[in-house]
Amino acid sequence: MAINDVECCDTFQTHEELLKIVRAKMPDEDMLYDMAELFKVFGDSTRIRILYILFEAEVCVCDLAQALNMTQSAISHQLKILKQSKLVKSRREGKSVFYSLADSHVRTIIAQGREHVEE
Amino acid sequence: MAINDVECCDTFQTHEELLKIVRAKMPDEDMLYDMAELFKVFGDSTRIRILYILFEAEVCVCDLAQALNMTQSAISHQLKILKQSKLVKSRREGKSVFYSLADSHVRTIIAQGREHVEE
DNA sequence: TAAACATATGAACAGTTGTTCAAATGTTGA
DNA sequence: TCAACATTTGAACAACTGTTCATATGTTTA
Repeated sequence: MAINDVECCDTFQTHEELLKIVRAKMPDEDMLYDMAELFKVFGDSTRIRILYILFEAEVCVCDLAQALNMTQSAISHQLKILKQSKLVKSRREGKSVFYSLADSHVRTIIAQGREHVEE
Repeated sequence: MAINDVECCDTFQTHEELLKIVRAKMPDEDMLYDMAELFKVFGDSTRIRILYILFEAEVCVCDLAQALNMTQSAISHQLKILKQSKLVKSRREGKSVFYSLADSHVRTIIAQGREHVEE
């Protein structure tokens, strides 16, 4: 009996195989951490709102603040998080900074999440 | 000038159009909240690990605890969250409870998240 | 029924998160 | 250079989250 076949709920004949598969297919710790960090970014309705606006247009910070009826500071903090995750990019034009989507995965992830919730 | 065209960063000629689009396409508050709640569930590496195991097989709680080297209680708490979000389903067989994926969106969302992080 | 096993649950704790407020930075035009 | 505007940043605070520990619930078998 292999080391990892510790007795557990009387199904331990499958443990060795399971553990083998898990070790082979499980992403490494850094990847798992990065994925969790990414999904945390989607886990806030303010940020989802921002993304929905950016689905339609490239907009400046004060436009976002106004459209979402929130302070410019709160929006700016959230944009920083979205930018750090490389979900949005920014471009300065004079006094204003315009934000837009940086990535096509955003739409897919949001769409799948919405589909799941709608069921 | 429409009520919502408040002056803002000298681009207010586009505000009316933007606000119109946003009102039309933005999901309602409940939907946004539910979507954020769903993504929060993906925003924890323990839960992502659990999902990766369930990609491969239907497993019982103690198998998960063993494969992830965590306490049975911690796993059970996380399974409850995954079940509440309808990402996993469970089936009792004697003393054991077996968990499996409940939904095909899970794979897509995880895959897209991983792709984004890998870039 | 009692003992052993598998799982679920509630309280508690440290750690994290989103907003607000005040202040700093960066940009333009007078 | 100065004033006005747009944005960013840091500290602070309440609210939330994941794990642990102790205990409860559910199931099987002796």
